[in-house]
Amino acid sequence: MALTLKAMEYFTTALHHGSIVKAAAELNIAASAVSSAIDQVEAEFDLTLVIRQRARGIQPNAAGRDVARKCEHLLDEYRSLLIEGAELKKSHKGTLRIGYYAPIAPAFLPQVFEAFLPNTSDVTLELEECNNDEAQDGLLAGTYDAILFVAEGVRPSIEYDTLVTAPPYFLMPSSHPLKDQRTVTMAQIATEPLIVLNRPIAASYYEGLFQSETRKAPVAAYANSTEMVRSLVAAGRGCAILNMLPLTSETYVGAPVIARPISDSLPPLTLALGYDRMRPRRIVQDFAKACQEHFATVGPTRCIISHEE
Amino acid sequence: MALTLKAMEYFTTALHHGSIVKAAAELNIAASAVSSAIDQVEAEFDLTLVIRQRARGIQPNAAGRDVARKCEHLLDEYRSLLIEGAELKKSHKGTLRIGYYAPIAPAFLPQVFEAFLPNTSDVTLELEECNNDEAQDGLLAGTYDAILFVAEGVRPSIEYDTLVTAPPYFLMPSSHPLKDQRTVTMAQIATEPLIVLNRPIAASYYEGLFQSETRKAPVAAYANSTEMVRSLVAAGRGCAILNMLPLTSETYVGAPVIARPISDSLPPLTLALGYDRMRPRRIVQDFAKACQEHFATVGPTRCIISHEE
DNA sequence: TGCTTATCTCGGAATTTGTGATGTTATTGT
DNA sequence: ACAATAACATCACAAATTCCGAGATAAGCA
Repeated sequence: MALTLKAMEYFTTALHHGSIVKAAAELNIAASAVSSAIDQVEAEFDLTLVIRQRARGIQPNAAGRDVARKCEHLLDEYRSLLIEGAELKKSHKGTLRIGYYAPIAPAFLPQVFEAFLPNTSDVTLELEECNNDEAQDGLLAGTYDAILFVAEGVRPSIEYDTLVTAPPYFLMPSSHPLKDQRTVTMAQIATEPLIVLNRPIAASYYEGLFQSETRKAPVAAYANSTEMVRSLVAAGRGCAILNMLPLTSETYVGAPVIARPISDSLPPLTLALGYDRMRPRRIVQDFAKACQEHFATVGPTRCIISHEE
Repeated sequence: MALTLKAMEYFTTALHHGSIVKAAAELNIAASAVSSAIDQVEAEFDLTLVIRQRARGIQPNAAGRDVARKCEHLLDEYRSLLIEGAELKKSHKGTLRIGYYAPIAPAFLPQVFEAFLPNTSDVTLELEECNNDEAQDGLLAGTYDAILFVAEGVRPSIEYDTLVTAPPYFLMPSSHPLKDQRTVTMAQIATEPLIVLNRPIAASYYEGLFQSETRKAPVAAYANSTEMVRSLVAAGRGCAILNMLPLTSETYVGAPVIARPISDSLPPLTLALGYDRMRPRRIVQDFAKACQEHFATVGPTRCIISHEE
């Protein structure tokens, strides 16, 4: 590796100018550095490449021209490598790989994309639904560029922005007696049969909500998908506590559900966006910004239900 | 130029091994050097390229793999540049450019080439007849790889091997009265009308040969090509003094000439081979060797005439 | 002959690269 | 749960390299 790119650059610009001094001026270095770069190239190949004529500058011989051509080619490749690398960071092209543990992500992600991706763009999205741990592992392993996940239970090494804190709300069938109240209490909920969203963090979180209550709601069903929970509720199998809300009250089963805030003061779940905050690719940066803006404006009033509103 | 080839090499071998330690072992450097090389590459693009997991080694993310691929490509190009450069020096391919001030070069150069070039080879010969100064200028300017020239009057900066020292000989028509002598003397020559080879060094050299004689040969003609001199001699216009001898006594005019050594002790002309002796291309080196061997063996007995033989 | 324009040389300064020791973190086996 | 092990991270220092600047040298030019 004695022959460095720097030496090649000095060498080629010197040949280009036919003068060590001029090359040095253009490169903003001392002439002796250029001279020694030429020496280095010649030493590398153990060939005389340049005829140095005092007071007349330098001139390549045939082999020198040949080597210079090859070096310039390599330098071109190098420059385009740098440019491609910069593109990788700066451009809006490429693949954006997102892992999410956010059951209602379909309710907002399309709108986020709309905000920062042109209608026709060179971006390929890779969306992967997973659980909180998989998401964090994937981010740390470089599988995902960004993850949407629940900040409760975040690993120390993950960098993230908080998008929204979502307090729990109560979900009931449209025929439920509590449907006419503006808010419900945990005490009221505790008497209802409950459909529990049985996913990593959620299950213990919902469990914890009852810890200050004298009685706990009986569990009518466990289901590990949000839509199954909603549909079971709509079908009258029980009620549920969830945190984030799709934009429709209709469910897969055909019947609607009704959501009401809970008046008790309860810990919310935090939806967070994890990504490389120190040096993100441009597209990741833009995605993060779009997420933040989405939840700073339209988001909160649509996907969460708060009793303080 | 912050991103050096070395950094790229360390980076790519680290990714290849999935381990900084193993890469360091292979590269025979400290692990910290590899680690910092990775840092350099990441800093250059301001991107996270590698996930470093303690106790488990390293793993590239998508961008890292991308960059690594590009870097490996550049390294490949670099390696082939080095190889091509080495070929330039070592291989028998390419163009061999020879300038010569040696009027009878056609008498021996073909045999020299036979000795070191395979019947079918990738070598292109560029042979250029010129005078002594042009030859030396061309060598210094890199126009020629090697020159055959007369060492008398050599520039100080030219490196050369002496191929043969050629004493002057006497050339006469086949009908000449002196043809039956084994040798002739300068005193005898001084009475003959002379055909003088009128070329840069030769003219003054032949002039000088008479300086110790009481009388000088009358000049019947000046001619600036050897074959014209020989043909004039064959046609009976006079005699000549030359130094090197073709392998035929026939001349273009159709008649033969007869050569005889001169018994006086006279300064010879030195045929020399000038080239880059410090770091020649392989093919130039080989050519030089072939020239030396040619004149060390078959050459002296064929192209020169000595009265000492 | 003297002036100008170049390259060459060389010592020392600045920068970069590499080392080795030490610390931190994660995995693995008991 | 704990110890042993395997990696990577960091840091101060050493080594090597690069670069500068000043003088020396050589060639062209008037």
